[in-house]
Amino acid sequence: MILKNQNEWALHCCSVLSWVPPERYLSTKALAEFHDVPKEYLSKALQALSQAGIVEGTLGPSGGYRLARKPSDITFLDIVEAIEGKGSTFACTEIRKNNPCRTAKHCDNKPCAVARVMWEADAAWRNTLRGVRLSDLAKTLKETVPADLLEKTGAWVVDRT
Amino acid sequence: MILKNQNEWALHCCSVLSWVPPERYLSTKALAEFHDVPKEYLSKALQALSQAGIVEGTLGPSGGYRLARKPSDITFLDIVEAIEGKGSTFACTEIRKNNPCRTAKHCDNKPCAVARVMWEADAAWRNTLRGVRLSDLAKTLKETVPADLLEKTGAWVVDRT
DNA sequence: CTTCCCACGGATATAAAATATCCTTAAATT
DNA sequence: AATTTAAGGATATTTTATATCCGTGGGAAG
Repeated sequence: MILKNQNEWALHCCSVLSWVPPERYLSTKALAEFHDVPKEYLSKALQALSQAGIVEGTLGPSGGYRLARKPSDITFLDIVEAIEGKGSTFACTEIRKNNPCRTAKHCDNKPCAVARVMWEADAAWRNTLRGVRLSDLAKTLKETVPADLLEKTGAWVVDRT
Repeated sequence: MILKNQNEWALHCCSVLSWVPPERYLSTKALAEFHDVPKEYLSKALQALSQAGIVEGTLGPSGGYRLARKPSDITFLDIVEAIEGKGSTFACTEIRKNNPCRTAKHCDNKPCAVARVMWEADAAWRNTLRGVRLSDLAKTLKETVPADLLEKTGAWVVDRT
């Protein structure tokens, strides 16, 4: 099991989009060029983000995407679930029902004990992602990325909006 | 991203194997029949568990598998990692290095901030799985599965060893 | 009003991974 | 000697991920 690479793309794109000035947009083309990923495919990820209400797009020249909410209102989970879906990473097929010793009167009032644990782990994963916001990421970047690179990057983005 | 169905199979198989009396074995055939899953493919999962040292197998008639350790010494994580691997569910492709504003002298002393969060979430997932042992599962089953079914199942297993 | 740039979405192609089956080998039991 | 079984290699099938292509229509600018 490995997450789709679109998760990585989407997360980095949202990070970049935090640089976009209010009322302006950054195009898919610019985002694809910035990350050196195929534009058409990246477009699918951005569409998913758009449908999830995380970013909003507009058409025409000077069109593109921008964040639909403040960075402090967007969590990693929002982004990952937009790409990966909200369903659990563990799919219980109710294998326990195949137990040959079961009879018709053995109904299942409780969910499968194995699945419960797996779902709990899934919830722990999601809780961690829910606990980190885009604004937290920006703060971390400010602390770890060289100031000149950060500044140049911001200028690069603004220049393309 | 969805976990392989072999995880479910492996977990349930280990649960069943806790019924096996000392010095005896339960065959792949019996486990496949019990769960109604394809024997040949289940065999691959059991081989993975064997290689991970969670179960041990022996050949010949009356051969099969048994737990290699006490149920209290086997965690959900042990089993899931035997099937799914120990690698993180998030693969960082260092997309940040494609930032066109970067120059040669911009080295990365810190890991990618996005990846760090994703890895943290992965660790939370694993920690939850590490916190549950096969013995805990047995306890839960004792509390939630009808006593007669539990007993019949135990007898079914012992009968096949 | 015309032209161009863009998001959006459908259709399709390709690559990779998961799922599944088949078969051979060698070890243990009877 | 015959049978049962794990182990593991090879291969086939199905599903998912990755990627590309193209048509539509909205919006900006000349």
